[in-house]
Amino acid sequence: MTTTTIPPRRAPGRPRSDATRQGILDAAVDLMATQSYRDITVEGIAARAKVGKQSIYRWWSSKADLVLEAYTERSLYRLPAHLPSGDVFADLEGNLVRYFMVLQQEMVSKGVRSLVAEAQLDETFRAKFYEAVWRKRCEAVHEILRHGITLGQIRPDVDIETVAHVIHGASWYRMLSGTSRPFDDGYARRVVGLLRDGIALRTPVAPAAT
Amino acid sequence: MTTTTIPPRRAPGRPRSDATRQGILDAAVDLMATQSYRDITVEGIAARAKVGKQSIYRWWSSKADLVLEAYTERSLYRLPAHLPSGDVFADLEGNLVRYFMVLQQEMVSKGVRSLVAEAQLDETFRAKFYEAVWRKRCEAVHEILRHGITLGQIRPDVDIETVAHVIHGASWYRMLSGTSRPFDDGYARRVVGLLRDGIALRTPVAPAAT
Amino acid sequence: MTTTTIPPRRAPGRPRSDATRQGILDAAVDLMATQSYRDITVEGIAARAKVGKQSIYRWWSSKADLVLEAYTERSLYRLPAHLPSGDVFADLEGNLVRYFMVLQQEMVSKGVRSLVAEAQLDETFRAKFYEAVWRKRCEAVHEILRHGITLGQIRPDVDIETVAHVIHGASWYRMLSGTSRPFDDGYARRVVGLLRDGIALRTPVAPAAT
Amino acid sequence: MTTTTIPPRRAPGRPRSDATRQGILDAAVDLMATQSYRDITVEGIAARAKVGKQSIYRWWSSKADLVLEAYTERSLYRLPAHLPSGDVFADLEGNLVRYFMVLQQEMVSKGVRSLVAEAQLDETFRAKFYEAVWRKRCEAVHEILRHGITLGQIRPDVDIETVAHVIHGASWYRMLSGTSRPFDDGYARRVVGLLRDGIALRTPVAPAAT
DNA sequence: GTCTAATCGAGACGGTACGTCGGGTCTTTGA
DNA sequence: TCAAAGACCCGACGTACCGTCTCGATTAGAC
Repeated sequence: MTTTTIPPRRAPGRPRSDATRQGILDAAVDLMATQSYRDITVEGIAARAKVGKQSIYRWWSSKADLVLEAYTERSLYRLPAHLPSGDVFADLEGNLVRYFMVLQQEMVSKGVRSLVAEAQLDETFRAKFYEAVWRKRCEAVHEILRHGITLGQIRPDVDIETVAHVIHGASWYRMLSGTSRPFDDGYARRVVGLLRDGIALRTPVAPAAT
Repeated sequence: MTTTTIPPRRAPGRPRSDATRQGILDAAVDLMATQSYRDITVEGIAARAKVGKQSIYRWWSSKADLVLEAYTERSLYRLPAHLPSGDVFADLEGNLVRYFMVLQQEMVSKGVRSLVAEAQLDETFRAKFYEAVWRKRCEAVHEILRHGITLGQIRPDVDIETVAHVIHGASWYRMLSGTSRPFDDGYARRVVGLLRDGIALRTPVAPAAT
Repeated sequence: MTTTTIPPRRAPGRPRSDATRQGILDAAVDLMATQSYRDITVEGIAARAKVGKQSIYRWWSSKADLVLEAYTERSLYRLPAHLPSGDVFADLEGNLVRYFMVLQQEMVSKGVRSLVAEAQLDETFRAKFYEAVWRKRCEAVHEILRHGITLGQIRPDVDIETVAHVIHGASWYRMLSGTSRPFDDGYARRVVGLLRDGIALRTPVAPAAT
Repeated sequence: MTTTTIPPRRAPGRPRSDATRQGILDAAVDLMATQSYRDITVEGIAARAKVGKQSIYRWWSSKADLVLEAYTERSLYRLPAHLPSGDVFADLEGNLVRYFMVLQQEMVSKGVRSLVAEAQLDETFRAKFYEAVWRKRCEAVHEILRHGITLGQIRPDVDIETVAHVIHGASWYRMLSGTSRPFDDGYARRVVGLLRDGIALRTPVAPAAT
């Protein structure tokens, strides 16, 4: 039997050069390291990558798109995976602490800020950005919480989506609002602490040692 | 005896026209109603207000500054005050619900988005924006919480600042991240619900050490 | 003895397709019919001829070269030959009138204009253009004049080259300078009329020195 | 009675800077001296004049317009006036010779070529160019011819417009067609010589001393 | 019947200039 | 001094073509 699956026919014409693509992404990341997102221009990226502007516009529709891809491609805010420990709250706290550590790197926070800004001004980009970055983050938290439910440490009726959003929101506010309050481990722990009683399954603590 | 204190001498020259100032703010608000923040230009505002560009730059240093003032001046996100009811959690929930209602008005959310975007790209503006808008919001929450402590409904050791940030963060995330999850009363209530156990003073569960 | 002259060896590889060449020339002529020379691009010609750009550059070095060849190949400004009538001035006038008629066709004048423009901006092309087009035109006039000398109607000491240039120049000026004066039969006749006395051999006005 | 003629009210706003205007024209002329018209760019002119591109586009619609004005303003092909001598043919020859001398300056011929090229590609510019340059030239010839008629040296029924066009055409052809024939005094004289008999009023030479 | 080499369509590539837009400043007249 | 008007310098935008390049596919003669 001969499979008649679509033959993976190459498109006609000169194929896209991956070297060019990588060069552009590199240039974008390099520039993000040295100047403000606002001061970065498509022209500047093209110049640094020694590439025609058209080669950028052919594949990305804007500076924002390009920077988003540069960041995701370069895994600049991918969190290292972590095995569940058995204590959900420790896992949650650990996840949040590691997340904060990533965000504290200047390059990362700068990128996040830039992309959040862009997302506010462009609805389409906002959705794209959420899809590419935040959905994954939320799912990681969901997983921890679901695991906690399985373990009987989390109340099964908890709205895990709300919890995930509250947790991320807490970091967003400290990071983006302009408050002078620190964005650190202590804050991470306090946030988890605040939520603990609201989501923990009260083990029938032995009906009060009366 | 003639006081030599600074005579309330008017500055020389033609005094600043408040009509001009108001006209500019009006023009800015009008434009915010019909086009994206990105598409608004200082030139456009000047044209609509029938004013020279210089008259704008004389009093504001940027589009962002002007829009920020337009919004605060026009009270576009001032929350109506509310008297404490005796039930802190009801107060908290009520505050959050009313806050969400304000943010759901398109004009308001558009302004907040624009200013948040600007704040991400300009550190100075970020601080200014926080000072002008978010500090007040947080203080309102602080007040409610402090009142709750007085009433004995909130644990006195709660870090009220963290609570305020978590609450606001929750709204930020739903509003700004691009998630498709609704930004509504139910969410407001679930957020307060999640925090309740973490901050409520457990009514004297028992004289305990009897 | 074996002649070592270049054996008419075909070059190896796929031979050039004449269909492609004709298709390109056709496309060029078609486009000249519908848009301005300036708006015509190599890319546009390639697209219309369904041909790769390279196939154009392989055989012509520029748009001008291609258009020049399209025009000469398609004989767009070849003048139908005309047998000498016995009256040189009638021949001259006839030649000029027919020449004007050809130049009055819009397609022709458009092509001439385009190529004259190109010729002004590129010295190499100017020479090529002269060689391909104007030299022949001048020679036709030379021939008529030489025939006139033989017939004893033209003074043998006339500088026929100057005459040819004056005749062509007259048409160039009316056609290319932008004057609103008509470029027609009457003008042709007046031009020949003006020159008549200057070049005609005065029939032995008299033995004179009797 | 008070005249109600339009008061020469200045337009509002900052008036156009003549220094800027002259700087732009100077830059254009400078560049014409060192590079080909084709290689000259609006950007290049702006850069050399240390001027924003907009300041060029505000006042000229294209490179061609600007160069035309630079040439006319700088009188680059204005012919020095010449008093009539009494011998029309000498005047005509003199005018043509001086005209050729001007056109032989490289800067001038380069400019004329460029503008003629432009004129072929843009109908509007063609008219503008004719108006600004060639009409005047023709009128100078007309004047000489009319003077000649008054003096009884030129036949009164001569179509002076045709003569002017033939004279100019003769120079156009030599200059623009790409012929290798020289463009010099001799040619000027031969052209006038050719036309002499066609336009001279044959003084009733005393009906032949029979 | 391969093998070799130049052709073909297609379209990406590095460049360069285009003409437009908006920023923020400067220069007028007039109040 | 302020205000309206608008010119000014600047610099980035996104587009259009340039002429070159790199693909897979094709087309012949040479072997």
